[in-house]
Amino acid sequence: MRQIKHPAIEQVELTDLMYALSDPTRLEIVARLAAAGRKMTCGEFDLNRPKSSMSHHFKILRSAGLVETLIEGTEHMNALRVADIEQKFPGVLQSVLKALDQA
Amino acid sequence: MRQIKHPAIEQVELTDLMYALSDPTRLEIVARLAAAGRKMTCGEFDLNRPKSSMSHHFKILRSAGLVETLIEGTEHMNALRVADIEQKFPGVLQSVLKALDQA
DNA sequence: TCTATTGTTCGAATATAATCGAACAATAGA
DNA sequence: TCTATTGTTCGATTATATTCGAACAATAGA
Repeated sequence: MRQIKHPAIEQVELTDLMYALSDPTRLEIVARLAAAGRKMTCGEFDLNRPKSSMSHHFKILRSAGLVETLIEGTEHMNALRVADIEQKFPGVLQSVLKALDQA
Repeated sequence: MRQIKHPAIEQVELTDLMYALSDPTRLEIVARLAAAGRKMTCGEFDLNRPKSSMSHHFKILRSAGLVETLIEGTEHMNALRVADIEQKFPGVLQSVLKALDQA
């Protein structure tokens, strides 16, 4: 079963993380993943964007180390790499999620 | 004495903040301001960039609510709006600064 | 093997950002 | 008033990002 490659958390730069989080669509994806607390397929987000656009944003989230995508059958299951990000950038993701919550 | 206008912290969006912090030059400016713990002139940073480029980055830092610029004579004194950002986005700037520290 | 489902990749168009020299503005001080 | 200092603004160039339709790839299930 083919799987997508992800960066090791050590090689993720802070600028990559900030950049990934600077787009409203991607922030929304991150917020929903966090709120759901489970793996979600790309299709589940329903953000009124064509799939090529969604795929683009997921690619950037993956390259920033924020999202891990596991292929299960024809579906791509996406999960936040909460522990990895927390280890590499303690507090950053948590506080961003908190800010998203009350927005 | 003319002064530069800054956004009220309430109207700063999280995406603005993330975007401002996604550029290496701007992160460096923020890191130095935090490390210095005092107001600094644009010229003090000495990042080997023309002043028009530096001015551009400061403009973005200001629009993100991160930096406050006070004009004193011919100098523009820049300070991090630590308290404002902390109030609006608790923990975000602190954790980013911590991540910058050990990088 | 054929088809439907789920995403990715490609390519092109549009939009946004970074960069930097040159001109400009405000002020301090001679 | 003249000059030096400090940044900003302007304008043009180059580089990156976003967007989306269309074509493609992998898999499940009939």
